[in-house]
Amino acid sequence: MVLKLSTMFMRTLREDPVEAEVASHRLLVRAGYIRRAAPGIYTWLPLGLRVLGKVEAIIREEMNAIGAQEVHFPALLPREPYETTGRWTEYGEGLFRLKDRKGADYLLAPTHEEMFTLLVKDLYSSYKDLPVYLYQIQNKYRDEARPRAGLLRGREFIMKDSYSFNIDDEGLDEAYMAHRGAYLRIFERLGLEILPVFATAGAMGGSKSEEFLHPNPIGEDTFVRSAGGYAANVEAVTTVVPADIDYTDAPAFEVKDTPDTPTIETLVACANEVAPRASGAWSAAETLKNVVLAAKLPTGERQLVAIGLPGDRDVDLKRVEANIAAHLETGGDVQLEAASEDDLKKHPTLVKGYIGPGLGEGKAVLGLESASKILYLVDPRVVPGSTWVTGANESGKHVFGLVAERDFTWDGTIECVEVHEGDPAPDGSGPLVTARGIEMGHIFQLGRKYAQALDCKVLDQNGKLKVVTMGSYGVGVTRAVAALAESNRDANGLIWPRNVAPADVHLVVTGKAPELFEAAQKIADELHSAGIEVIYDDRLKVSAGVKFSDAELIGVPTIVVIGRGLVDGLVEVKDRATGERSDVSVDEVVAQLTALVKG
RNA sequence: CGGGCUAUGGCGCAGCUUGGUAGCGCGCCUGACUGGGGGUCAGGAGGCCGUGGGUUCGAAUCCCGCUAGCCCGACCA
Repeated sequence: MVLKLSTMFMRTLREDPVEAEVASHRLLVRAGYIRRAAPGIYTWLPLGLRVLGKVEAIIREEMNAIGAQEVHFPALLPREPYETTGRWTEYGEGLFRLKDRKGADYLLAPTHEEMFTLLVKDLYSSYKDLPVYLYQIQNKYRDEARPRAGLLRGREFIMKDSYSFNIDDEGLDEAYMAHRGAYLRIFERLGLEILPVFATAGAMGGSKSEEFLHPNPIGEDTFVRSAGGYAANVEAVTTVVPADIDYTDAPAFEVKDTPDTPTIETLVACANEVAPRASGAWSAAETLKNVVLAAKLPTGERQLVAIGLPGDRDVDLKRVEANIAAHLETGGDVQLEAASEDDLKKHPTLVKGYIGPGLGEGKAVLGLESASKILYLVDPRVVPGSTWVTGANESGKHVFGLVAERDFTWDGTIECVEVHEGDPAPDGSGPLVTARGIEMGHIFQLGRKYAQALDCKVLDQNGKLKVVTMGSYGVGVTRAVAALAESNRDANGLIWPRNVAPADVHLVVTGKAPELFEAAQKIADELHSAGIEVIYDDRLKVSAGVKFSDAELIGVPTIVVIGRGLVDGLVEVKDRATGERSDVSVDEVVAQLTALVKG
């Protein structure tokens, strides 16, 4: 069907909608693709729906190509499965909850791990049934505290989520790699630049995880990359660990008075006064800062954790949260915050501003060996033999020349400090630079967490029940439309890549002579017969300027103008992206456009 | 959840300081002209000024409460 603008249900806006800050949001509203229905919730107009459909079609094709099968779950789900996995409460306020007339609890699904797991448990019971990959393209609901940027972070959004079910870890690896490949092909076909970055599996408890980021300054994810090709989410960056240092000849430590030095800045200034040295001024990097955090455990308890790090760095709470589970007996999902005054009061050995690991053997104040039994984790830069200026656990005093391992010990190392530009990449591929990205997809190996919780087991070759292992893989579909709009536009409007454009050709007729409209209609019909999708601006009393502006705003890749050249048998073909235009004979235009679109 | 801002025809805004019968641009309708870059002229339709209370002879305007929205931050497979 030829889409006629005279009757298409849409309206372009001359002015920017005031609520839209980011370009993709502004343009999608202005060009008549979407309308806001409520904060973070959008209505799709015919034009938008066409783009959305094309994105979905590409995703379907690539998912089907790796043998995944499409299913469709309800978005409205009962409480029970989410209660079983603990997510009914864990999800907190982010979950849309509602009650039916009997008072039973329901939710609008934020994601569907539970339902997929239960479905496989329901239908399958043997290792012979595996592997199986299932997916759906479906609405998700999350009551975001602050939806933003139009489609980029909505409260209702469309996600393609798939799940793999395997009998063993080798199978899971295979499923993971199959999805990884499919994702790279999907984004390639969408025309979206994508960088797979290492991510933390975090509380999901898997062994491997990657995010597919679309580099863009409005993105909400910070990642780092090196010239040599390393890329990782900041939470997943690993520190380049210096070699251990031989400390057999290191001088003994010395406690010095450093009055009024509760901060690293004041300490460094004071050190240069009370302990000047020939080899140069003291720097913050030589001090050992000890930060006390409070961890809220899954059990509800509050446990103090001390983190030792070079004084020129700050703690990155997200990185600590991502890495701390391994150091806690309880494991699991942990939330961290700075320790309160009350927390510190319970441990009189900790003197705020002058906290140190302790002065030599038997005098530890941090770590499980200490009197206060506070878990003490250090940044990987704190290697055996490294020498530090740090708190002496006494107000107004610091210790100089405290040697790691000789004078103090710790319970473990943890990635905990903010990653700085210029830090070396862990694979030696050069210094890191930070950048922002939009998370377009995320794949991870879930392992057995959900299968275990929901008792999804099959019989193995030996007739024994075995918990299946799972992977989970998501693509943000509505977000992909937003990212495409964000990255394909100019001052005049959108510029869709051909694969996702709402049509192949935007036909504009200028003037008012009936012959012009007849010729345009004929070309539109012929293009349509040739399998080319056409938007035809057949509006009678609309000026040429308005039609040109609308065509550029809507952003179909090829614009054809039928107007004053027709008397010479010519029409104009314009490339939306480059602005290049050429006159083409009326008789050849259909063939030429067919070659352009299909070729 | 903290901070900032806003709420007046479909959209974008002015009016509020200093209270007195609601205005502009765009869009929409009618007609004429125009017809390759958001054109011109004339005529028109459309508003409980977010909501509740207060002050006042009189409130879009002043005072108090509430609600909603936007932006920044916190949070967010």
